[in-house]
Amino acid sequence: MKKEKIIGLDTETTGLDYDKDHIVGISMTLPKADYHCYIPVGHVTGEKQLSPEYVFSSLNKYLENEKLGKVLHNAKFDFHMFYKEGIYVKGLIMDTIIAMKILNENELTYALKNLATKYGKYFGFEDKSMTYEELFGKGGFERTPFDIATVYACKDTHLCYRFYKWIDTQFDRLPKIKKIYYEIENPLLIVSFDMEKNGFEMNLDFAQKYKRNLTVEIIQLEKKLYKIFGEINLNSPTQLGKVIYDQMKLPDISKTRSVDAETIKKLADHSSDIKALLDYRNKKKLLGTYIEPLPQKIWKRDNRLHGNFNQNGTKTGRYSSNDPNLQNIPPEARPMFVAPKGKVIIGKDLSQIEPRCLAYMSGDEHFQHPYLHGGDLYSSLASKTLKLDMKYCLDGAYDPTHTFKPRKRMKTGLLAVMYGTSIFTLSQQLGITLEEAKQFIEDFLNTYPTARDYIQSIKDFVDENEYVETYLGRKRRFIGHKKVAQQYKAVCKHIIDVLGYMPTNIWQEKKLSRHIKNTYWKYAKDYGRVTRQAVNAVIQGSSADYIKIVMLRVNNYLKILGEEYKLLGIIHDEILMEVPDIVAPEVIAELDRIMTSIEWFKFPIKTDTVIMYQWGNEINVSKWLEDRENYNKKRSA
DNA sequence: ACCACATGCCAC
DNA sequence: AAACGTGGCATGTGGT
Ligand SMILES: Nc1nc2c(ncn2[C@H]2C[C@H](O)[C@@H](COP(=O)(O)OP(=O)(O)OP(=O)(O)O)O2)c(=O)[nH]1
Ligand SMILES: [Mn+2]
Repeated sequence: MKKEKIIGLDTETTGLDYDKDHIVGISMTLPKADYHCYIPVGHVTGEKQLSPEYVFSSLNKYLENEKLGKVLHNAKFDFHMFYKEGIYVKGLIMDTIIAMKILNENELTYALKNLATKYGKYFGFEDKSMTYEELFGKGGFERTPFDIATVYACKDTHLCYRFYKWIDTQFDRLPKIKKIYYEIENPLLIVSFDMEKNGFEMNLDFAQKYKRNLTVEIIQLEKKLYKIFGEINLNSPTQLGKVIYDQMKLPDISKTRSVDAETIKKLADHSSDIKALLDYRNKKKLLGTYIEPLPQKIWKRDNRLHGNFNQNGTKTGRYSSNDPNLQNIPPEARPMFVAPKGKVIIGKDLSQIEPRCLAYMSGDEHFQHPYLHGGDLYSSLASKTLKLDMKYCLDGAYDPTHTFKPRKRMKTGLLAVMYGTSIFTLSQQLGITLEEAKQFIEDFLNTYPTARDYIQSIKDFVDENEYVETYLGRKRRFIGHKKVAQQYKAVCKHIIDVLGYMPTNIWQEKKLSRHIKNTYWKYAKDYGRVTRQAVNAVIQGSSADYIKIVMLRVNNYLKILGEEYKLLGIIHDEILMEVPDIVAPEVIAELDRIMTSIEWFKFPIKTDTVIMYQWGNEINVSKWLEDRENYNKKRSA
């Protein structure tokens, strides 16, 4: 081991649960020695094995040695399993899953064996033998005899190492991708691991009481709804559809017998029956998806809730989160998440990040104007378009009738327009007429002509190249799009040849045959979708580039401050941290500096910073700093 | 027990 | 006729 620079590393475990399962064996590939070994520590085959204590304490100095490089396939998993044995693995050189996702985000599977079968011919891997899983199924590795276990475990690390070497050579043709991998994604894996291992403290008392209340309310609503809709399964759209469309004979405005909230709201506008059904759905969702299941996921080991943060969970470069998803907790469920005694949660959210990003990347001076002057485009557009006084359009404010939040509504509207929405969707979303929606889109494109041209240039690029790039060169590929674009443009040209112009509404043109209309729609559908995805990928992906750099720097900074400063989560453009409630104002200022000064983003960035004893209960950071003793005292009471 | 798919809905 | 984007989870339905 002392002679090796980089080793292949893998663990075999009793299962996939970080809390319940544990390591039963460790495999390593030592390339210089051409030595591949498997060290069983928890097999139950009766064969003689070293004690886990001995093995882990002996390996500790190698695994925690930054200088000894490690290559793994799905490193975060093994890091969790080692961590529960007291080992914090250092020296990650490559996670071959993450690297592959950067190289090609469109693989059907990222299982090592499958990738090796597909790309193995390029690096001399032609093993056609079955994997352990294929032969014996998932799990049960602890019951496998040493000789068989050794063969399969060692094959994996050896393959992973050779795959790493191949990927590294591929990187040399792709300098931007290489930089993204080694300067962002690879170090970021440690940040993801840190977040996952940190987890959240939960207020079980709150959860229990909330659960009791919701359960009672749901039972009462069920009783009421059974009288209205009959003794059907209220959760079944099919059964509900039969009642609404066949028995009650309400008009099928969706044309698909949809019973979703938006449709049935229109069906019976102020009907208390519909209100009761929606109320039921709301509470059922809240209870069934958040309040009830989340507390059950708390680890026995540390009494905290841990979810996965998947750093390449999306095709655009954003994170995703699962098991449980910590990126879609609704306001009502947030107070379950709390800061421990003596600590606070800091939330820092980037302001208007994607419009800002589009303004910057397009170079549109008019679009840039509000951001150069500290303005809020969502608020000002809300005020103008919805004809409301500014005080109703500030962040968090309600409209005069107290039924919606104008800024939030306009946020969705503006983003939808940026990403190519139709006047139909926009008028629905904003609650304005089709004419007003049409005007809004035209105003956007005419007020920001350089942004309009930039959006068009992204579409032209993807039509030609079948991929787009973020600011830092992260790619999203659209295989097969060039052909679709050509066919789409050919149909458009044909229509222009027939009519002499391109109609805004194809379907109303009497001169066009049914066949042409259908052909048009076949290609227009794909073409429109891909070009919208392409524009979105550039902006959403560049925002992801930005926040990922922020995360690297914030996590480094928090580590310097000490164990009590933890990164808890990333919600796309918002970072959640847990820090002592005596945190220095200078630290808060430094966090802001880090988050707003990424060198390549040569444009103003603004953040919204809040202090919380329970998530969702937000205290303005300046107010908190002025009066923190009182806040802290009140909290502990 | 599991799977695949559709529907609906939560977040950014 | 119907075209903002990126995700994950619960539930029903039909199937093994
Ligand atoms: N295409 C699209 N993107 C969305 C939508 N909602 C959120 N996003 C993306 C774009 C946002 O800039 C980004 C961050 O979400 P936020 O809720 O933090 O909004 P934003 O930062 O724009 O405004 P803010 O000043 O934080 O209120 O996520 C949406 O409905 N459609
Ligand atoms: Mn934001």
